[in-house]
Amino acid sequence: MAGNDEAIDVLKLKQLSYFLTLAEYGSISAAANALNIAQPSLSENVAKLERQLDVQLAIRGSRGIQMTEAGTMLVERGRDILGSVDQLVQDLRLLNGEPRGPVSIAFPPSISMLLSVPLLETIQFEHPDIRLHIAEAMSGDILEWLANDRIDVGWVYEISDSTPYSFEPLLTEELFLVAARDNWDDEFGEDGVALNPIPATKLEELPLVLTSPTHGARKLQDKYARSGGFSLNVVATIDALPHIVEMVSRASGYSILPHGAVIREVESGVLGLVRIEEPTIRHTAYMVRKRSRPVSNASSVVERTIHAIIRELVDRYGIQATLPERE
Amino acid sequence: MAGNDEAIDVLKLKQLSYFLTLAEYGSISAAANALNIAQPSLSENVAKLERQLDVQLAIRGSRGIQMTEAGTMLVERGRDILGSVDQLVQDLRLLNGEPRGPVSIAFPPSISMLLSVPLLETIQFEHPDIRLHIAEAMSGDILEWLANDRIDVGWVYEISDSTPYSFEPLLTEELFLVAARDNWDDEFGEDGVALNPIPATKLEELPLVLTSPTHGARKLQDKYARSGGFSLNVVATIDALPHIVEMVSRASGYSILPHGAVIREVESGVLGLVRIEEPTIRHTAYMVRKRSRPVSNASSVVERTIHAIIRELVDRYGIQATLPERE
DNA sequence: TATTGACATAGGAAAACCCTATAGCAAAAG
DNA sequence: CTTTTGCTATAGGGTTTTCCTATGTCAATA
Repeated sequence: MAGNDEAIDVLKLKQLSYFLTLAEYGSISAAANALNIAQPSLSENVAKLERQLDVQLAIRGSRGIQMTEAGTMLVERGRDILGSVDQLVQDLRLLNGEPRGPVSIAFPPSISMLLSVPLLETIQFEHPDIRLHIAEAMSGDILEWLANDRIDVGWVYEISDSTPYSFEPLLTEELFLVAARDNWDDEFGEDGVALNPIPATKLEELPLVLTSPTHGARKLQDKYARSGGFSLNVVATIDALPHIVEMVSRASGYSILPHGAVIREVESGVLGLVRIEEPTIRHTAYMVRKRSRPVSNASSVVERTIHAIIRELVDRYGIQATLPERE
Repeated sequence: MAGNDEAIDVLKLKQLSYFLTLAEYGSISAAANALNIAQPSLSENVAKLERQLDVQLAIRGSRGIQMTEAGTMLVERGRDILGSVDQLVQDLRLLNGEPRGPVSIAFPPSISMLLSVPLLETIQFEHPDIRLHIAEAMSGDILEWLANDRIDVGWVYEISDSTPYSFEPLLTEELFLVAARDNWDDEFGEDGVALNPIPATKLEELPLVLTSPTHGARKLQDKYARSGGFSLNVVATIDALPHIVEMVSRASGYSILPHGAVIREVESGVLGLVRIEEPTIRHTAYMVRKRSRPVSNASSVVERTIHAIIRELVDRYGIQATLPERE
């Protein structure tokens, strides 16, 4: 470490660049002129470089300078170093252009339902150079994929052992009781929500079709039931959202889902939402990245696009969700 | 040029080094602590780097930072660059040690006569790691060897087209008429010089043994004769100093030489020197290097050693020569 | 001998750098 | 749900570095 720390103080790129010019012009005055600096500056610069390196680099005579062995070595290897730096800077600048390249992401089903199509369409239209791959899975699987570097970003409802990950909340959704409209004795408003909410304990009486307890959403539901002092009457567990939706539509049961998961069915009037109170159930989706995996510009763009889409869904379609303040 | 000039302002080694530490510690505070600088300094530094490169390098969160793609590229390639710089500085420092390696030099015969043996002995004793190779040739050949990079340094009596060479005067010698003592009608002093000088025109009467006109010394002699309005009575030309000395010693003629060329014979009493006046003839030996050839530390040492030896010869043995002021 | 061309030195102005203090903000803890 | 903690950003000021102009010195040349 000491060596390294010392080197950067002892040989600055500017000094090196000055010295290369000096080698090229063979005289301090001429080089200073070419560099648009005053001759004494360059003179002092070279002297300082020699002091720091503890080596004579050039022999000053009354007709310009002559390189020493050390000076020649500095010039030849210094040229390579400056070339590398230059190339690196250029390459870094290139990363700033149109976002491009592959981005792999994964959603839990309820979010995928909401986002996948508009996201793919938006990205394809606005950033055609991004190749977006979307996968759908439960939170646990998504975390595993993140760990294995199979995806760049994931969205999940729960996260454990957060150390190797960076994450931030995406949106908080309220969970509703979902019912076929003709299987529920209440009026539904414009937004598809029943006029009268039910207390959480009422859930005990209803036959529920939920996911298996391996899903994050189900874990949350169980936890709320426990803390509310009642139990859930689960008549079926299905780990595929469309099937749950179908079961509920056929009036074969009820489910507990966020608005986004059944947005189309609510809009078409097949299903209705019933607000649950005492307590209201909410869950939060988080965006998760593996800390050790660099964030590509393209994946940042995808992330921002998702935020925009969510905002739009909330604003335009009245999705019952809240999202944190954004830039 | 613009790219290069820009790069060195945009990515300084210190910034790069800071950023590598940041990547290692994963948090600005921790890295700043490790670097023994204040957190705001590092914060500002990274921000400045991003501004200059026009690329986001790290995403700041409330639990440290996460690298972007650009940041990762900067770290990986920056590590190599810093390694090269470090290695270069180390290698340059090594050049500062005991001078070592091969040094090839060449003298004209009269100087070689004077210097070769003491120089070899001194170098061998004081700098055993220098491998000194001495060649002996006429000025013209020495210049050609310099041009062909066959030697590091040469000493010559004349130089034409000085542009590609750097040179400096070594010593100015007075040229004497050299005679066998018993072939000259005068007394000789302690220093081997005849008590009575002769005017230059007297040379017309004497049978001279000189070098051929290809030698720098001979050219000088001819030039002096011409400018003095007399001609030289050259009875023999020999391009080997020992043979000239032998001819003179045998009283087969006279020659015109510097003291150094016949120092041993003068000391032993075989030959004597006669000072020439109106005008006195002098010539100057120059050290010459090819400008494009780097000066090794070892060759500088050899050069300094030669200066020291000459000084000693002048001081101790009364060589008739003057030399420029030195450090 | 005087002049020219080249590098070195001196002193001061401008810029860069780093520090302390403070604010903002999000995650964690009570 | 509020408080605390941990991390980064901003502001202002002092110190060091950098660069400039003016001047000195020295050697090569005319």
